[in-house]
Amino acid sequence: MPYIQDSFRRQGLRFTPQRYAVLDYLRKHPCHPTAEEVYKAVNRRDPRASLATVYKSLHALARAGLIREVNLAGNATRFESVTGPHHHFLCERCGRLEDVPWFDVPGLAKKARAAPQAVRTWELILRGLCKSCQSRTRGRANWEN
Amino acid sequence: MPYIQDSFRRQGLRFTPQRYAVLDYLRKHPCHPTAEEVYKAVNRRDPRASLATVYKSLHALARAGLIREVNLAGNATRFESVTGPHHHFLCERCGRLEDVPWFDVPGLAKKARAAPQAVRTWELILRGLCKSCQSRTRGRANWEN
DNA sequence: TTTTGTGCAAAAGGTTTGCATACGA
DNA sequence: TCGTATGCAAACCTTTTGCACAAAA
Repeated sequence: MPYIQDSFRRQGLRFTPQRYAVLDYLRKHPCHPTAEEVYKAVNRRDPRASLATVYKSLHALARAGLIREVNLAGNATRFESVTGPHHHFLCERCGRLEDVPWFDVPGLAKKARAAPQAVRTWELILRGLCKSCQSRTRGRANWEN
Repeated sequence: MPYIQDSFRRQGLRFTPQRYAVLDYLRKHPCHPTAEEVYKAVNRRDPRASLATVYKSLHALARAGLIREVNLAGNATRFESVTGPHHHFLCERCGRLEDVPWFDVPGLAKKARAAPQAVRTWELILRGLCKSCQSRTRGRANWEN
């Protein structure tokens, strides 16, 4: 995959081990980790990597369009390496964020064109109970995984 | 409007001046204020009102279903008094959050029923440039209301 | 060699909490 | 009266910043 380096260069970004580690982690962990989680993993690999740099790397990668940040709950921002358009499901009990395969919303493109705003993208947010929270209707939040 | 008091009681919540002030402010300002903004307004009316109480009131009201919190950008949570289902538009330049009249997504109810998750609600998030940001394509963010 | 990125520690938001006191039901 | 809500200040969590040093291009 020599493409990554090119994506970096195309954006005038330098290709550093830290940035690569962050991107690599996100690509291998599509579970929408927080900055803290990315930091812990990257730091385990290279103990010199700092939290501030992870944050800066995440922003740099987002600017370059290589990753995306998702901000739906009130707590920490979550990150994902973009794999094309998709929707999101947010579990109201445990906070788990899941991808939902993309499907087009019929008529929305037309509506968007007619709107007073210049709509560039759209996304559907579904909320409810995730699979594992459905079984434990009266339990506490489950934070595993 | 004696209904508000009832809504409170029905949820086992006490009807306090602070809570009423918070709800009232949100009803009269549908521009999705932050907790800080609500606090400033409420505190102007009653200088004894504290920020902590505003936060607690916002949560109490949300639990009671009288208001809703919206969390789309990475910054402060925004609040709105629910006026029925609607979608949201978020300006990518100035951060302005606008309501978009509700319209049903055809076929989604069926998709939701077939999903592994128990989908309870859904909402569309549109992103792009708001009206005033379109005119100033090269300007800074505009924060006037 | 010239930028740009990194690491550290400190600061800056935004939000929550503990506890004594006040107050609604 | 009883139990919940308030106000205050301190704590907390997440994210950003300033600056000297390191390392890509």
